[in-house]
Amino acid sequence: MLNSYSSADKVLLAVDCIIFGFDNDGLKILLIQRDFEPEKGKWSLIGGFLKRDEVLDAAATRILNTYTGLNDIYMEQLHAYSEIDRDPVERTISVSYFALINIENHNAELIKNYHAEWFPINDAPNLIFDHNEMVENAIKRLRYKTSVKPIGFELLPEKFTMRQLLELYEAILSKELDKRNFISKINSLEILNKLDEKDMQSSRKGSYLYTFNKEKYEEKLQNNFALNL
Amino acid sequence: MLNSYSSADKVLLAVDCIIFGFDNDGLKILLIQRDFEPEKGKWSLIGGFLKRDEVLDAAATRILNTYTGLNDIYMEQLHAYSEIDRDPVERTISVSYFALINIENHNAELIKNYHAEWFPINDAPNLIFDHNEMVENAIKRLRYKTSVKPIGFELLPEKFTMRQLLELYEAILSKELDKRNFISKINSLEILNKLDEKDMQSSRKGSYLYTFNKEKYEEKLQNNFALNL
DNA sequence: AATTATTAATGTAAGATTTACACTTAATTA
DNA sequence: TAATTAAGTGTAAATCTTACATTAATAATT
Repeated sequence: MLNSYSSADKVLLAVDCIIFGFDNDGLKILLIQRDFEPEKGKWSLIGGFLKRDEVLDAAATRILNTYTGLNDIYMEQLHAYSEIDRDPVERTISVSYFALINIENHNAELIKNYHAEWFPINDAPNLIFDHNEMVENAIKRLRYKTSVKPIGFELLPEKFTMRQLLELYEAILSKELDKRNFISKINSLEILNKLDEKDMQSSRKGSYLYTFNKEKYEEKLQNNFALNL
Repeated sequence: MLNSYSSADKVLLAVDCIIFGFDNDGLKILLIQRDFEPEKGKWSLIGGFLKRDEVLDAAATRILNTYTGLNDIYMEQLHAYSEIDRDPVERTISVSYFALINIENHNAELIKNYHAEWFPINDAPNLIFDHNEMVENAIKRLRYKTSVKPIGFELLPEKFTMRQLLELYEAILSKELDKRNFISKINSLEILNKLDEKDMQSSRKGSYLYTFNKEKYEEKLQNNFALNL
């Protein structure tokens, strides 16, 4: 029995993660300042190499965990980038992943030690290699996914207000949404629990907090809802 | 300056193509009977290995051309598959591509020589490795893409009737569509040219032939139309 | 030559969804 | 207690989607 396809060329496989977060200032991505050549000192996506006995999803998870300390994060494979000289050191094909994290949960110290930093998606530095393109494509995918599955919730804290949810969707879609219409569309999905508790930070009146109801969501998902915002 | 990431592991990168075609019998995929071990004699997607100085898109194009003789074909990268033992011979990561071809144009002899064959998507043999999964995902993507861009035209001959177009969409979406509603939705896109010529094969009355108008399509595409069938 | 058979072509009304829009409420602060 | 601030709420018009049936054109048959 054959044990190698001997004539074929082998290549390096990298994984680069587009990590989205959301806070009061809007939608952000986590970038890292490279501390090795080439392009040392420049900003880059967080990435690493695939190991011999590792599946791509596992590599993405490992890399995310290394730099943020987080586990159980929503991640999705996006695209394989293969331009010949995309990495000047050595032929490297990179598979991009996007991750959605609750910006409050990550390990701030870890990030700092790695010279990583959050940047607003509309005000991020220029990135090395083809990473700008990777980010652009990730934003497109995030927009699309948002209209098909309520993955936006991954970006919010456990308890959130309608306003936060609205602002998140506005940031993702980068357009203004009508408050009343938004609320009734979200409510019609029946995947939120309205709590008896109010958030008093944002206003005098206070606004009700909600949680995301995973069970109801899973139930609904069979029937494939679309969210037309 | 560094010239290798020496500690990282290298892997084989394959490309597998899900090639869709359409004729009077419906939507089909092109499969090949493997003539080498492992799994010799079993059915498989058409694939090959990425070469050292080749971009993934080029590899997909090369592979498609080798087996069908076709050039200038609509292809799109889908997903990277990386299960450790997906190929029992050697660790191989495979990137899947889907292609849409006009089934009448391909080189029938070439296909025959390679022991390739068209199968209806609902009546295809079991495939090697993870190729069944690849096909399933490709069908999902084809369905989605169809609702967003009129890529279905790639599958039709240059001149086609409304009935053919309807049947193509029915095959892709695997549901019945209302003829009158379908026609008015397609017409509202304003991307077809109605010819003065009729196809007399299908009926006594004859049905008008249409061509796809690329310029009008490109024009419209800016405004991102959705086709809700 | 007339009749029959076959598929193509065409429009409308009802129902569903989406959009646009403004006032009242609750609580804090001055 | 008056003023301020953001929260919370409903409806009517417009648009889009759906369901549905008859006539038209031609070839084949008698």
